[in-house]
Amino acid sequence: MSDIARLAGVSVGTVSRALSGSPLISVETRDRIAELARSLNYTVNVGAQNLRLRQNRTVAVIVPFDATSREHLSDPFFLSLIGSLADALTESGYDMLLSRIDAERLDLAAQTFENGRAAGIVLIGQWHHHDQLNEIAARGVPLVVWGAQLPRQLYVTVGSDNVQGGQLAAEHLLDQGKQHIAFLGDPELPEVNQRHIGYSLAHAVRGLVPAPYLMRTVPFVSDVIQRDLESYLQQGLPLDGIFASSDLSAMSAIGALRRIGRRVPEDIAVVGYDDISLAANFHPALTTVRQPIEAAGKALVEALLAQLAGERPASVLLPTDLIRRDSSGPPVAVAATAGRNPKKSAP
Amino acid sequence: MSDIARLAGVSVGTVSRALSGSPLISVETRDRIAELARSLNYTVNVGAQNLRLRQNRTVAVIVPFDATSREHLSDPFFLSLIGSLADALTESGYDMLLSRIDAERLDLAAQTFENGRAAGIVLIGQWHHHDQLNEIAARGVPLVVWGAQLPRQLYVTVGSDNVQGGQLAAEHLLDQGKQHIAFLGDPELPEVNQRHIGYSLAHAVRGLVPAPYLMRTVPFVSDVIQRDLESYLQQGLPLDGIFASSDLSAMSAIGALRRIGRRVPEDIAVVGYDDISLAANFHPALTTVRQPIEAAGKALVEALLAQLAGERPASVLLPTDLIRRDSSGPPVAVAATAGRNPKKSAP
DNA sequence: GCTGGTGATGCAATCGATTGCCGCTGGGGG
DNA sequence: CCCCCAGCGGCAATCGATTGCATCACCAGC
Repeated sequence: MSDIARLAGVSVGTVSRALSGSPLISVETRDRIAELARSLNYTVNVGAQNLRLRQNRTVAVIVPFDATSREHLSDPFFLSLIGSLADALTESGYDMLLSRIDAERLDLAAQTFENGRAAGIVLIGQWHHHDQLNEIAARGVPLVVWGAQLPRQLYVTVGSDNVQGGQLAAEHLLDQGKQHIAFLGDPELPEVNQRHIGYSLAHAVRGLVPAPYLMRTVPFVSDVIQRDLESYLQQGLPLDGIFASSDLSAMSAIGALRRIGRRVPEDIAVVGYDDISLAANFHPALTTVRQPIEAAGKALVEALLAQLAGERPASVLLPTDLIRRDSSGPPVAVAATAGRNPKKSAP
Repeated sequence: MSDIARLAGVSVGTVSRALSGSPLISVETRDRIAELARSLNYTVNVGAQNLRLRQNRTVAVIVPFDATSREHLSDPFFLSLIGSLADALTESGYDMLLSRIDAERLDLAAQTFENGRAAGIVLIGQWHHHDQLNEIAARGVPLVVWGAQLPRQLYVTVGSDNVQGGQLAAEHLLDQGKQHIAFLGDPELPEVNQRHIGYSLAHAVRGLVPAPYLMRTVPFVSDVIQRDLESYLQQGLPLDGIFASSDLSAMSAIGALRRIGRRVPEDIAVVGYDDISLAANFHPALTTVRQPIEAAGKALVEALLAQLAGERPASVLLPTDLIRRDSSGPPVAVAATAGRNPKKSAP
């Protein structure tokens, strides 16, 4: 900046004012300085600016990872969510600082705020770190978490309505006449747990109680799911439907079923969760519960910006939709009348 | 920091030295200050530190987007690459600033460097902005681009060996006895173009020249691919193999073929490119050319850090592997002897 | 008792930008 | 012709941290 000042024959103060469009500076001077800055490829040093103005246009997006499994950032749903966040933040004029943090050291997340790198934090994946998150929020760190609402929660969450989603999925399978619907997922995770509650609710509404063995506590990892399914079927337990708590799990399950020689959806109907972009191109095209990713990114950003503005926004529950495709069998109405009516029309 | 200084009864200078572990400060003072800092949840302000030290531990990762199509960050391959980059950067102690930039204003990418936000830039997706990238590199901005090596290139690229990859894919299809192998992709993009060169090379080695109509210039977008395939087949043009320049395209193509009633791989063998994580779970499991994502992130970071250290690293060409699965038909040896030998063993 | 040495700490300039306050300049009115 | 005021632009403090150099206390040795 002092270079420009020298070249323009003014002081740095004047250059600063000129570049920020202050009306105190005459138009000609302003234009001359702007032109000079352009030709020198000059832009103000954001770090120094932040320091002086005590502001910050950066948001830290943090993705915890499990140090033991050293699992990498790979679930398409989370990756899409990051993409959506990047879009929403760009739109609001914020930059996005993406960090991965050991899930056991989640308190470190607050550091990106405390050391002035970011104005606030978006945390992707609540896992089972409720208490640590509460503690961070209690410290006054602007924080929004993608996940489920829990009792006594001090931080703001944005998430899909997991109970509704789970209920939609299970209802759909029950509507298809399925009676032995397995639930795939780890209920230790709050979101998965709520999906399971929805699943149980759908059963309860019809006066049903799913058999305990239908609850398959498995992580999102592909080969564990496949082994679990194999052993389930080897035990001769009944199965005609699966509600998987993520599309990735659903696809793994379908792969395993196919290998064992079970047909999807004829023998076993499968419903996933997320509606990742590949669900539609999968074979059979995956019936799934859509989480509105686009809206998710926007809602996360909105909730964070509200906090930065000093408000105390409420947690957000985004509506889910059941996307019917092929993996759960033909539409009910057609199935019921298929024998009499040869015309099969798409829903 | 001055708070700590006051509480500890020393000057800020001493606190600074103590926290950075300077041997000039006695151990007791150092411990006392460290303890105080911990209890106050204090961490040094990175912005101020960067300003003073004229350094920076942040790398900007930039994903250009096409303003006309307003396409969002969705290709699983790029998203995985970002994940891999995040891991590699974390490992090297760098933070990652993720930005999306209008592809037409790629010169803005340099700003994240010039305004001091980032020490260097990783650009994901070369598209057809060769000249703009050259200009940025010429300005002295530390820059690494994921993409193909081009003539007269001033910037450093890291990419998979697209010619080799294309050749592997086409050779494999030719080995399967396929004779009408369509190429799906937009050769305007350097990487796709090189894959096409490899494809042509594989034909040339056998004295073949692919018919012009086999070149299907389509973007990565799903429905364009589907329409193109439909019209291709409606014209009665011959087709028994497809080499798609991305897994996403391959999956779209397979979806379209299935809808038209063509079987994969029996009627038409398909090979993709990328080996995204879902390729293995797809049905039929996708034969594809693997780009080593993990190595890619590491190589990008390594090349950038080398530049930051003042070196002038060479561009990197990562080896590709053909991953044989089901979408391209049975392994050759088995296919050739299948009639005589009933034992089918996995390769 | 005075000086030199040594280890520990303080002082103040510095990084790049912003901004309140003050001084300069020129034009119009008395 | 002089004075006053408005409009411009410069000076310098400030944000939070780092670091060369100065300073200080204390001790040993002469």
